[in-house]
Amino acid sequence: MTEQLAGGDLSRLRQLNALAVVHVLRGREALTLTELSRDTGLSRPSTEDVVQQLQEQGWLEEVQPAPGVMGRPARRYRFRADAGHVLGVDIGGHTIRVMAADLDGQVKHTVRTPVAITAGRADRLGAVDAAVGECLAGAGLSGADVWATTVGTSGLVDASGRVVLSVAFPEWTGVHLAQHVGRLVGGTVLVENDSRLAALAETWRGVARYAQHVVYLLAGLRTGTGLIIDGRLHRGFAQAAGEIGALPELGWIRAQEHLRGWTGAPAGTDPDDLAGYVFAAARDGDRRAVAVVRRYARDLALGASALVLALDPQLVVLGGGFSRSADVLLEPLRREIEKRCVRIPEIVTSTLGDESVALGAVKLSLEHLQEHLFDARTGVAAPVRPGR
Amino acid sequence: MTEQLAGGDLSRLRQLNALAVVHVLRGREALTLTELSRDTGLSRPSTEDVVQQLQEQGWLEEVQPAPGVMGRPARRYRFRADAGHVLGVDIGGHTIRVMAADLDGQVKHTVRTPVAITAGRADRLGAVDAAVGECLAGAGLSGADVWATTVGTSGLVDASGRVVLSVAFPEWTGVHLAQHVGRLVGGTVLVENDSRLAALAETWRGVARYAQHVVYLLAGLRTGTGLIIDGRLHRGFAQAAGEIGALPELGWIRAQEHLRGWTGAPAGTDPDDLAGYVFAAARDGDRRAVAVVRRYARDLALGASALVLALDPQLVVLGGGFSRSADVLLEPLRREIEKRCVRIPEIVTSTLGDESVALGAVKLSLEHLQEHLFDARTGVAAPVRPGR
DNA sequence: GTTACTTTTGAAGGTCTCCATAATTAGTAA
DNA sequence: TTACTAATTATGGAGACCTTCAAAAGTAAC
Repeated sequence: MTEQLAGGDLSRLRQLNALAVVHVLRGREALTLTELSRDTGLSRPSTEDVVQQLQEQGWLEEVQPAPGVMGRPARRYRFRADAGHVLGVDIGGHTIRVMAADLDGQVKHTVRTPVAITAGRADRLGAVDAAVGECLAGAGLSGADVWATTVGTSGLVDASGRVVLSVAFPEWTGVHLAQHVGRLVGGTVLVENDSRLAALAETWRGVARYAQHVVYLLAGLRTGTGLIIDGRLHRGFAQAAGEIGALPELGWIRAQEHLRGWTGAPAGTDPDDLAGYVFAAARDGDRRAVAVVRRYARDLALGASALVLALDPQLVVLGGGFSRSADVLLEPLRREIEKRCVRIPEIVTSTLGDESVALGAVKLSLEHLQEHLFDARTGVAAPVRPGR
Repeated sequence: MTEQLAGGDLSRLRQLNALAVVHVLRGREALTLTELSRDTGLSRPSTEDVVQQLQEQGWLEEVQPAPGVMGRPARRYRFRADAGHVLGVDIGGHTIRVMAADLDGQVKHTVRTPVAITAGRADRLGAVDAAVGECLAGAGLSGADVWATTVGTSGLVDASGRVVLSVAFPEWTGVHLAQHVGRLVGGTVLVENDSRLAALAETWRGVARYAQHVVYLLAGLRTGTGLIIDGRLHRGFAQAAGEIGALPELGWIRAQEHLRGWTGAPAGTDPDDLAGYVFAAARDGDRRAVAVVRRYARDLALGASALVLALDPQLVVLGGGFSRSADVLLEPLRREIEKRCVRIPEIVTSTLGDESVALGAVKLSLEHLQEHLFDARTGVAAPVRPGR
């Protein structure tokens, strides 16, 4: 059933038209009233009315008229993307990354802080606090200027923003991230699984930009997924969607072991770093390494095929740390998926690299604002930080 | 990104308010203007205006005022659900079923025609024609009174309404069902996979009524799925979603064989009827039969677990022919799913029986009309059969 | 049977938002 | 300085909504 509009009085019409103007103007250069009138379908006088109101509210700003044109110079207006800001936080194993962006999604400042993989709960949270503070300062913002924040972390997260289960970092289980980060910034704080955020980033600014149905594979020391269905992030009923790796028959549990068994690396190499040596050897044509990669790809493809068969996505995106070795990994993966699936989706490599989680966090923050600030039900209010 | 409203002039406001009135009135008893005014949030005079317009258009009808109340008797209006009708067609292996329903989804007439499992393409299509004709006649309708029709069939169907691939009936592949049925009725003809329609029916009038995420299992001579995600039927990019049975590792291919191997049935029993004997024997406590059912449940649970882990539904619905034996099948299935999944959804049995596909077809027809007739973008026009 | 009470109906007046059209203004180009 | 161009400003009108109040049509009480 489609979401039903509530109807309403005349002020509602103004709301809708204001929304139309904002929608046309967002993410674009400044426009004249005539252009706005054309793009919104409103008459010129009405457009002027709406624009004036939005300007008084603080959403729009007049900019210098464009010189050198025939006729009377037209006033131009732009959306004040800097009326509010959002934060995206990526809490990874080795790195904490914080991005500040304006309402158009323009990233204003990025902070990248290394953190020991062995760091405990308190140290890691302390590093997050420091990185957030540094990013705010770098962007010239205070915590009160932030309208929404999303935190990405590995593991299962509940709706309240608490880490319910973290396999990679047992000490992480139970951390109430929303509450913790909420001490530092205003507005809502969302917490989301990192694979999902990476998937979201790919649909926003990555290779999946025009796809409505996407399976994102996080291939790295952990294997994870993010599912985009109907253009929206799919979380499931209890935020547990995408955990297909838990099924032993689908190979993701043993996939790593193929790489771990590699003996061609210098003695004393951290098991976590072995993968790089395997991919490098395969790239150089080492037949044993190629075979190992093939076995890894086969197991990765098992789970991926299950997702592809279940969801029939337009696109499969290979991301995560191993996607840097897509030159040797993508082809075997593609072949194995093609063997098993009824309809073969495109299979491509992520281009966003290790910024994808933070970018996805920014995007999720923006989507949250979009729903609460520029929604057809509520219309647009004056630009102030929305409540929690 | 939320679908953006276009804004517009005052007539648009009237559209929205008319829509609000229709929305309040649909599927309910007749209401007075005062009640409508309260439920829509409109003022009394405006409500009266809107109602009068809708009445002139033919959407609303005045009914006798309710007697015996204090004060001046209020006029009452009801939605004219009989302004248009939809059809739901289920083309099964043994049975063709056609339902005619009004705009409220009230089923007006049902026709059930047996057809030989061996019937060829022409015979089967002929039986469909006859059943549709009979159903129309029984409901007192002509083909021109039908505003939308949905046809359910096994196999993969493309967007134009052609059967792309039918494993169960090879002769069925290539049939252009939308075109064929379109000769008999007006309005749009949709064609959809039967498992998906059964799933839709469960969310409409079955056990999944209040769930947004549902995995429907069609367990019978074939094994299939229908996925409801975010309250909507999930088809995938190329209508190929839910084909998880194609992955050998997930057991659905071999699941049937456990039942086929049963030797406790009378000699000469059709292999297709064996299942009933197995379930009956298990019900009577036959230990070999119980073991066979357990093995079948285990393989069914493999594919089901993959779907549950991938999507994290609120609910798993067991439907299809074997759901009649849920008393012996459901518990083993539940146990096997619980072994494998991170979060366990409710697992329940379908209650709609063999009407589910036709009911789902009716529902899909209604949803199609909902989008085209009562949409926030288009508003409500006078009640006439929409074009193709 | 009349009167009082209750609730709906119908009408009037006002406000808001939109539109179309015409007159005015501020630039560029000759 | 004059012509041209295109945006701005002003005016009048229509549609849809609201609030308020008197009239109408019933039931309940006497």
